[in-house]
Amino acid sequence: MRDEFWRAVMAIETFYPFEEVEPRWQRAWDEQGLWKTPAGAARRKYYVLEQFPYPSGKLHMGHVRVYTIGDAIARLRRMQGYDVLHPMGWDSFGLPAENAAIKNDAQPAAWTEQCIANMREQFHRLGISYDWEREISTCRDDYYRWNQWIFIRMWEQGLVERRKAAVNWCPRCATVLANEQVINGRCWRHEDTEVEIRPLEQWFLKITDYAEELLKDLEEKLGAWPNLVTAQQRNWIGRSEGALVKFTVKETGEELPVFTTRPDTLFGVTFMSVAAEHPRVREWIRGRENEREVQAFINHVVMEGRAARTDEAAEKKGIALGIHAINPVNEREIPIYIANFVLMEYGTGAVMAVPAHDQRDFEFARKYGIPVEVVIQPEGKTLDAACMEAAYVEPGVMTHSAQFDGLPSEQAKQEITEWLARQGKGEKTVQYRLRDWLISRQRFWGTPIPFIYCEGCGLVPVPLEDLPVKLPENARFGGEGNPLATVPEWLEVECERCGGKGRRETDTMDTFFDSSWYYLRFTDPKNERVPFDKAAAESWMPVDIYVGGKEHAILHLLYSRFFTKVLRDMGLVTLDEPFKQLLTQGMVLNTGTDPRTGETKMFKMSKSIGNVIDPNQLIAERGADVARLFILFASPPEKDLPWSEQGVEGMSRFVNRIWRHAQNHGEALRAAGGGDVTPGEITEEADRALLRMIHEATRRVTHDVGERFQFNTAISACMELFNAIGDYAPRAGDALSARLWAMATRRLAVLLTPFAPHLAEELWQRVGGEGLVAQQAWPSWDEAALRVETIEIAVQVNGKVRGKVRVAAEAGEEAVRAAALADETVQRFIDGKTIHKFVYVKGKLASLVVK
RNA sequence: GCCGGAGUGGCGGAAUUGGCAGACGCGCUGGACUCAAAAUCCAGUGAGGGCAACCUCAUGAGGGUUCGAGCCCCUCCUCCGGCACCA
Repeated sequence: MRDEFWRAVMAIETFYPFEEVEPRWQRAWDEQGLWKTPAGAARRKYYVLEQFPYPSGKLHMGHVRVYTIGDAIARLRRMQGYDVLHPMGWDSFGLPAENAAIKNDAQPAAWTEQCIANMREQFHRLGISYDWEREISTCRDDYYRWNQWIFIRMWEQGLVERRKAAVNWCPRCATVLANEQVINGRCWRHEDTEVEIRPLEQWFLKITDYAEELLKDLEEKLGAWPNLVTAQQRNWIGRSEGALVKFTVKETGEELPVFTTRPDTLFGVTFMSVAAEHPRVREWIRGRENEREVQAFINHVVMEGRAARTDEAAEKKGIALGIHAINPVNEREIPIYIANFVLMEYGTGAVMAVPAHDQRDFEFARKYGIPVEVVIQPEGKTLDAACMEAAYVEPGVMTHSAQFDGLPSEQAKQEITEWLARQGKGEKTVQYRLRDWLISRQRFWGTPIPFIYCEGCGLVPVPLEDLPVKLPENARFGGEGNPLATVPEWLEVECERCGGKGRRETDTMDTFFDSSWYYLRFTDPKNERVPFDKAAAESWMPVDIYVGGKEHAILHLLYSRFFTKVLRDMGLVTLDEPFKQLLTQGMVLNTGTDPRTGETKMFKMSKSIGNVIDPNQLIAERGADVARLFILFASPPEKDLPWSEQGVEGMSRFVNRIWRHAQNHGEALRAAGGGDVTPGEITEEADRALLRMIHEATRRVTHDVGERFQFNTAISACMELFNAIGDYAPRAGDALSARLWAMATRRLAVLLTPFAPHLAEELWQRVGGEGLVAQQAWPSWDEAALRVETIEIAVQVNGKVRGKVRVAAEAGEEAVRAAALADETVQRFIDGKTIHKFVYVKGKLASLVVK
């Protein structure tokens, strides 16, 4: 009993009671409405946004990392006097809710709302400063009605197309996927599931209309984005310049255009290859003796599937069709083949083949005994087609190319293209790899596509004033097909136009549609008239800093850029790019053992490896501030974060030490009174050093967080300040000394606020700070306090540091030189030598060159 | 193959962008307190040499520019991420 009592006393004294402290300050912030978005328009604005989560019901460490980063920035900016918009919401449509509904025989809406409530509570426990009055959730009809509104407006602008195409189908998701959602031929959500290609009629958004601008603005407007992301987008858009060349099919006389980036090799074309899916093939082989054989080959290629066909080392296979194309530059007849590597989706689905100067064509030609003809010679060498072992793909000098002989090939590209254009046999064109965004999904839990199939008038958009088309609340899950089709009273409607019988579209939108404009909705989240008010959007946009994972480098970030441009062209906003600066944080890793390979090392936290740390447990055991501090301190935000139990432990120690300082000295510090010490008041060297540390830490935290987003070094600066406070011995009876000590402690509280907001409040209060530390103005630093009277200068002799001299801070070059030459160690190295050169870098070092 | 990163102590990482490499933290070693342990506090901690003042080596490898290079240039190696038969 007695032991327990003392243990309890010890615990109170020694350990920071975060369980009591943290909720108390969270309540204080809430009660005072500290995170409400200011309405004023005159001051500087700052929009901090973190990618909103799918509400799985549970935060994981990756979430904690992004949201802590965003919160640190938001808190700093508020204290710096910005009007800060820092909202949060839920990307709440999507498959997990639907799967849960199937499993539990429930409705996805209720399940989702429960998850949201859980997660909101966890955000709260972390002390993240969101304005919850602006919360949005994409699965609520006050949000998704605007998806439908935007979709119909896009339709009116000709940006929506319903068309039949060979599309990606994930059998596990039981829905089609966008191109961007297929990774190496597999579903982005199901690594082990190969995507099938199915010819289906689907809804597309014409993102390709914006390909050029999306590419151009990467260079011109997104300088503050990581290279990694802009490079990936550039790659994905895949612009290539070339020429469209009109070949003719000899047997039918029809025109057969090809796209090539190498018009300079046009005289070396020895065959043509077309895609197995090429629409003309069936016609060409009809009735020919090889019809069956070719058809069998086509079936074989198509059956192989996209993944196998586009695999790196897949064998090049083809079959001659027995018909011919005529080369427009020299009227030569060349055989047409089907080749398995030719894709129907790129270019025209037909390729002019130049084996001498294209590696694929080379391999293909060698395999099928097709001639190889050199038309470009490398500088100073002569290629012999008969003994070539690989295609020559570099530039060179034109040969066997009629009037173009002798030209450099780069120049010939131009001239041949121009010649073709004059002859009406071709033109300059640009091709993109980017394809239109397939946006329809055969799923229930998404935004219904607001269209009606009328027996009389065909496809009819739902009138804007009839929106939203709400999801029914009584769909049956678990059966075949889309649950939307199980609700007849929802499905069957009267056509607005003719009053005839109509049926609703049962496809819903890709959830990436929802997240493509949510950042705009946050600027005006409750608007019932339009998606967002233009003035509201303009007052907050662009997002000043967007924090999120790089896994969305292409998907979400490309779609959002596209939407911004579309909404701009509709006149809803005047803005070219939504996200001014992008901060892509790394993954959270922990040691674990791969159950498959038996390998033990750092892995991304995952259930299958069993190395997950649960944030709830961490917060319960150590408190939110320790979690926040450790995450920010362990590595810079864009790098992966290796979890370390000992690192967390160390951070707990830091927090406890601060707490003990407040406990042990709180009374003395409060008694010392407020009022900052100015450099002019200082007489003691120790005081000057502490004051310098105060200002130095202020400068570093301001710079590291505010400009570099390097939280690890900012926290280091706080630790150094605290170490200095600990080393400082206030002189008994010396008021200035006491005041300085108190100032240092209060400053520490202020500087810690962005990272450890609860601890900072507690410290602030205990050392007699007034009001809430979260509401303090961010301090500036005084250059005068940073100044020192004497400085140590390193003296180099022939590039090596040989001595150190102490000189007055303002000492001129001559004085430093004299001091340097007088140094004993330096003298040893210059003795008997002549000084050739003397360099003085002010305040840093002196360098002597001797011989 | 192409594009983008990164290689610094036993570990995570610093280095104000060409100026004293290793801040801060973890770990480790020694000491204080304790009957003891934990916690806490103090000191030390890149490697090698020296009693010491000091010296030598050291930022993936090799060259270069410079009074001076972790940082700039060239060649190469390794690792991570993305794209990959795109005509």
